[in-house]
Amino acid sequence: MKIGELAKVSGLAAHTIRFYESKGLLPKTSRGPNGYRSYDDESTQRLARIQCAKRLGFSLEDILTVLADSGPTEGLDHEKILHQLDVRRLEVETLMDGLVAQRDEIIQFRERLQENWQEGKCLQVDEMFEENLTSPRNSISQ
Amino acid sequence: MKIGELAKVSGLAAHTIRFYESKGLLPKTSRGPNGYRSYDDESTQRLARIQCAKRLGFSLEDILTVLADSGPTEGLDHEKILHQLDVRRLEVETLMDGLVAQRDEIIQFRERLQENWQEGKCLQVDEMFEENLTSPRNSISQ
DNA sequence: TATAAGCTTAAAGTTAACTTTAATGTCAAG
DNA sequence: CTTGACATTAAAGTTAACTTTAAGCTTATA
Repeated sequence: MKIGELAKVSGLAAHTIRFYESKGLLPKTSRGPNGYRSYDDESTQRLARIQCAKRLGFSLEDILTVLADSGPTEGLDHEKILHQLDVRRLEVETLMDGLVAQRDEIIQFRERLQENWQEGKCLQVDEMFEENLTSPRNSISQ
Repeated sequence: MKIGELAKVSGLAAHTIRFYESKGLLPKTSRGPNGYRSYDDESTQRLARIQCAKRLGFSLEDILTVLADSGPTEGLDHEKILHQLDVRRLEVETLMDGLVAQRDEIIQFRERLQENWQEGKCLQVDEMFEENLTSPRNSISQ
């Protein structure tokens, strides 16, 4: 299997696969006589594992660590994976809390803005802006 | 007021204030005879407005746009702000949905993993990894 | 007066996860 | 045999919101 085919079956771009290799997420494969990389089912599975972990929100570095810990003989360390899942779950919940708080602020701000506006107190807006000054924020991500 | 003092009252670093100026978020202030920037209450307010908008999750670019739309005479465009708030709220809710889905997947994955593990079917883990292959993810942010 | 704190600038560095570019080599189809 | 698709590499570019660095003035304090 050449890189283009692996790209197709995995849904990733060929250069992404090379990038993963460069990061150590995929082992260096054997090469054909022309220097082309050649892959087998194990590569497909390893990629699938990476994609699954990404779906769960792990960073490439996290994935690298977990995969590195799994030697070829021992298989994956279940305890460690369970722990990583717990850590990641907490992270996700923290992010959720932040977003909930942010949404509430947006809603309240919008309400107050509209009230002020309807009453014609247009200049209050600036003051409103300044009323809101405490905790941190969350930002966007794809 | 020199930049250091504005930094103190706003809670931002001096270089961040210079950075905001370079991005057009703050107007170029007047300078003292030594070339030092000098600020007044209006600067403080403008910074406060920026910080409030950041709290609501707006990017610096968003903020720049809204602030740019508010001429010195006209004040802020309320309709536009209301619209931005609605857009941002939708964004936040989309992010929340993504995180909820991700958390559910983590929980389910963890459960299945533990079940398999307790039954001693250790090799199933790799297959489990591959079962999970569909939609996108959300990522971390401060 | 010496020293430390604060100010100035422009430019480069940071992080993540790629993507793009450039320059070149190989293979399959018509 | 030529054209187009696919492969190779290293290095630079992307995005956001800063931060760091370097090199050099100015001001306040002891």
